[in-house]
Amino acid sequence: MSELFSEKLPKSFFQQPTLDVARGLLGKVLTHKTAEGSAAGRIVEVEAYLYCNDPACHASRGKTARNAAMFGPAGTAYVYLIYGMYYCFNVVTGVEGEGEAVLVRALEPLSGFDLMTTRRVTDDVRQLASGPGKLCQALAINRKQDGLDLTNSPLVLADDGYTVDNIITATRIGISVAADLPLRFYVAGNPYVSRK
DNA sequence: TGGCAGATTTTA
DNA sequence: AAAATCTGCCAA
Repeated sequence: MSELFSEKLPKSFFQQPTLDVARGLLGKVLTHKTAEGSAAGRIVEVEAYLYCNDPACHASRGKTARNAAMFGPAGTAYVYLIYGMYYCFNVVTGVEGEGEAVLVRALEPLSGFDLMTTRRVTDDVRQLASGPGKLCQALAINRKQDGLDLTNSPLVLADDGYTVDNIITATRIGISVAADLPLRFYVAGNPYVSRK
């Protein structure tokens, strides 16, 4: 239905200032097409990681093998392994070489429920993608997707016409430095957000 | 319901 | 040793 009018987000979307991309990604649809099939969800929670005065940003300590994708052009995927167990999916934003990004923290499942429940080993829709590690499991995102061009790959972001009316701004989760910065954004009242 | 340990890679 | 996490187990 509305998917008929779904449009892939263009390069120019990602080239906006990072905070605009972060808020703009709320309500957009993330789809991953694999050999097993396709799974998709609507983005309901994100966090911004900035170039200036943000020691929590992985790029702030320079380029390494892990975070190299962050220094690529806006619209690149940055996927890293956290705590030796889970993956986190980011969209690279800002000026190429500076290393800003938006962490996608939660999705409202839209399609590919069978795939997602199998990958997540749960039938609870609320548990499928309501966290950064969970959504990577549900969509089968891992280091193989690191560095992909999100405007030209099986991992796509699209606008299906859905609009978000109320965005809550909060502090980021799971960090101990720059923990007071208001760089987390989520859809008010959405049950798939990782935390209120 | 809330707190904590465990899993395990990357980096400092 | 701590990290942009999640889960299961334990005690109240």
